[in-house]
Amino acid sequence: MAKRFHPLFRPLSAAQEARARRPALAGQSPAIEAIWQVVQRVPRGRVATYGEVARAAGLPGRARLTGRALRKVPPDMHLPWHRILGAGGRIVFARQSPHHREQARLLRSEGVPVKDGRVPRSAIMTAEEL
DNA sequence: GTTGTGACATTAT
DNA sequence: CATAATGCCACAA
Repeated sequence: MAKRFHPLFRPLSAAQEARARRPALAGQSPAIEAIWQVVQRVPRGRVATYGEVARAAGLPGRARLTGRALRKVPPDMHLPWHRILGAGGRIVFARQSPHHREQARLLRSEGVPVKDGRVPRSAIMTAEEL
């Protein structure tokens, strides 16, 4: 017996189906998921830069995508977003912003000194270590 | 389709 | 130290 469809029915593309079937917590794209995985393995007491995270995820030159990926992290995912900094170990958020203060607070709570919105180079991980 | 923007980086000046 | 130019590309308007 052939299936019957409503006149307004339109089949979903493969991508749409995959997205619909997957729980909301899963990544929206392979690239985003790869980035999340890298971020997840930055240990307490250390940090990584947007660029290095991208590189370690197999996405050289895509630092901005790391930013996008972090912006999309569901709060209940418990990803150490605060361990990701701008080039040279600089907190990217504006000095007075709540985000900036929160990130600095979290880092210090893990033993990473933050002075003048920056962390020591010794705390920064390279793509190799990731 | 085009344009502007952005949790960025690198290189040059 | 600072600023600008350029590359990058997802996303929204």
